Amino acid sequence: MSDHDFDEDAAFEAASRPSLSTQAMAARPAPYLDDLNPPQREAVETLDGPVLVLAGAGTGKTKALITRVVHLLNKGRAKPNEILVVTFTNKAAREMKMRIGHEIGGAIEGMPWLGTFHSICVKLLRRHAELAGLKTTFTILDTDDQIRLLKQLIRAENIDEKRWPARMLASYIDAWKNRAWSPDMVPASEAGMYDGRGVEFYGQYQARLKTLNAVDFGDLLLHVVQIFQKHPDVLAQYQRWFKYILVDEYQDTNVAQYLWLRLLAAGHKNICCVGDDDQSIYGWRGAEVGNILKFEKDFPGAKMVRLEQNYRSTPHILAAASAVISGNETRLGKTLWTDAKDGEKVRLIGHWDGDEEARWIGEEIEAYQRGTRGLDPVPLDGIAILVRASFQMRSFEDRFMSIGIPYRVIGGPRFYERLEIRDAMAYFRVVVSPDDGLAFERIVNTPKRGLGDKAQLTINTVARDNGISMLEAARIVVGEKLLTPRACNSLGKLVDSFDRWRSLITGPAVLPIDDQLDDYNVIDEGAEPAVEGSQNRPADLSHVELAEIILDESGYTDHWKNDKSPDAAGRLENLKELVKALEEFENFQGFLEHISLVMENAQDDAGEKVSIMTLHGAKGLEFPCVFLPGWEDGLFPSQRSMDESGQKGVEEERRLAYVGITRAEEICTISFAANRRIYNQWQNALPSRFIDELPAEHVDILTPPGLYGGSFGAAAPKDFGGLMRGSDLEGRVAKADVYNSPGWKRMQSRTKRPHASPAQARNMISDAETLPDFGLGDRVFHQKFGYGAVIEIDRDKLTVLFDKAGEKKVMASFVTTPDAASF
DNA sequence: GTGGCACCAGTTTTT
DNA sequence: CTGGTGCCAC
Repeated sequence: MSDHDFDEDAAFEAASRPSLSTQAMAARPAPYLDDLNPPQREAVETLDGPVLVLAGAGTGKTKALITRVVHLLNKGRAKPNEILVVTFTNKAAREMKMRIGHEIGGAIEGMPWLGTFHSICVKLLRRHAELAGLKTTFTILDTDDQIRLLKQLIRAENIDEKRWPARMLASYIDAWKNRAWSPDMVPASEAGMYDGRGVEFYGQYQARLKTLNAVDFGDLLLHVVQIFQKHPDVLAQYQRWFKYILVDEYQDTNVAQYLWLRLLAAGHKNICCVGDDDQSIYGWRGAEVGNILKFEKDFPGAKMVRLEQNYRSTPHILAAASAVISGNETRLGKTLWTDAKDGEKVRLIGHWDGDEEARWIGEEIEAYQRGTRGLDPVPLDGIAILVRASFQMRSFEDRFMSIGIPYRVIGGPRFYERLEIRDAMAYFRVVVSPDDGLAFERIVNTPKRGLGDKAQLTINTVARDNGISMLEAARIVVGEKLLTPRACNSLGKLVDSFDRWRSLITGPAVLPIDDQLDDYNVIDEGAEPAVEGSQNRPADLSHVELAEIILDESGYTDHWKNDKSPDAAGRLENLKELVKALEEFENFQGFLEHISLVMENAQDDAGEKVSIMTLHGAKGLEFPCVFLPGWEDGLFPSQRSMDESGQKGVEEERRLAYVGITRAEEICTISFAANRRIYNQWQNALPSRFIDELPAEHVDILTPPGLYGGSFGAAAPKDFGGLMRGSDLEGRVAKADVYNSPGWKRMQSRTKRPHASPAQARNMISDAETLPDFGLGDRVFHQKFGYGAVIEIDRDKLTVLFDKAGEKKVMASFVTTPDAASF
């Protein structure tokens, strides 16, 4: 083992007493340090011992992290494969890899241990699977499989699924795993969960996973932590190996991740965590703000570095964000500052209702785009609308669609989570690994093959009784004629198909071991998992072609072609996309492994568009111009958050507000509406309590004079929201007055002015040449509203009577002629 | 086994 | 008002 050469004492001496070699290393130029401000430099140059970098929003945290890696390499402190860098998202990992590669001139081939917690754990777990009672070929289940599995268990126990839904059980199990509790470790205080049977089911579930040779997301960490705990020798290897550990977004770690880090860092103790307690917004998913708050206790002798110079936002925006977040009790505290010029104050405006709010924001965007207001035109890419909950997006989509503002929704249902994609992948999974029972179950009757509960139960029983896979069981069921002739015939065909498809697979039948593992093999050469049976076949048929064959022959594409629902065309489109995505991979295995961990959306980056996303989705992003609509109590802060988590909930919501405001570089506009239609019911709401917390001296109230009354805007800086909302009867009267005031009405009529000049309209249709001509009565297809017929044409604006959605005005550029998407 | 109807819930979601 | 689920007749 090569790291045997590594003598810890010698290293320690080298670090504390400048030897000739360290002097020589130190003499190497480090131009990258010149770009850093003093605290950033400290974060980069404090190489030994635990370091916590508290990095406020926009203070160059990623830059510090990257430079630290570069510095470690440049100083010769560690080889690239001895540095562990953990991020939460694939995106962050990718970006970091790219930027490090850029910094060091791409001279070093990647960093094998830079990745997400989960991807690194997969690597570790594949290596040591047997210590967790698994085979190295274990599959990773997604939430869908997880739920289906739990449902089976629940059904077997005759439990009322209405009262005790599988989802609920899943969330308990998830929460326990996040805390690194295996079934035997769940404390008594939690034993009452799920009708007192949660822990019991958790145990059953884990056992079932083991027999399926499968893990869920939570297991990836749980298993690795437990391997480390139970096998000190294994842990010791890694502790020696990872000389430096860097963690991004530390405020988002859960207990399992924290334990994982603490175990690994116990050796060299060179752990550097970067994060911002004020941006911890994933508590509901198990993230523990406590991890970052108690860092100094957990890692004695830790150095804390604060990055407080903000390079993103104007002072007004920063001041507003700081004021809001200062309302939180439990925080380490930072004082953000900036060199930037004043800029515009944070803008605040109240609306009558949600539609009005959407209309107003639409007009604002048009104005910014045109560059009125004496500002340079803001490109649409520089504008974002950040909402608390995704259902708020709809009103903006509707509005933008009808006035023709191109937009893109970020987040939302993810590509690989779509029904048709899951189905298609289930087919691939069975072909690749015939013992993937969950995948088989998923598609055995999709499309309909007349194989319902009865058939599936029979197959299941045979499989379980004989300890064989579902596919093999199906074979026996057919052979023994355990079902009706009809069903047997149908099932037989399916089994034959799978045999045929499987015989068409080219390349190794077993997941090829990631070549990045080679770097790891240095540690322990003994246990190289054998790549068995790589029966290479002539590559006359690519996996991409095979995928098409599978989807065709299985009848799955026809299933959607015959489907009359409006989204069938889109689903076929997605299937095409899936096949295209396959091209990027050498084989099915690589593809399946990839997407089990990388569930992100391919972003349609074509064209300039306004971004619409949730506040959660916006973390880490920045925009010159940000709109923050829907600041109403109950919506934001969300009622549920407050009900479920009380003060803690409000604090997390407040951090969300902080995240939202700090996304803005130049212009930040906060708005609220007095009335909002939710589930088609009108509800009135009071302005968010966070509005009261905005510092008046940094806020412009945009409502026309007269609306709030003269004394209102100028006076009571801390209280303009309070006056509007009113905590007593008088306050409420005042509020009613506000909405009836002449100013309010004036504002309403002002916002109804016509807009969208022809010039703009042209601008909005980027691909005007390719626009098909529509005539009255033409059938059209719209991404969101489905199919419909054109009933009115006004230049580039169409009025369409949609089959499902009813009459809508849409821009011609948003609809297409419905050519049945062929596959 | 399938399709239709009634019922219910309905935030945020890096992996 | 949705969409998703479960139950019950064909």
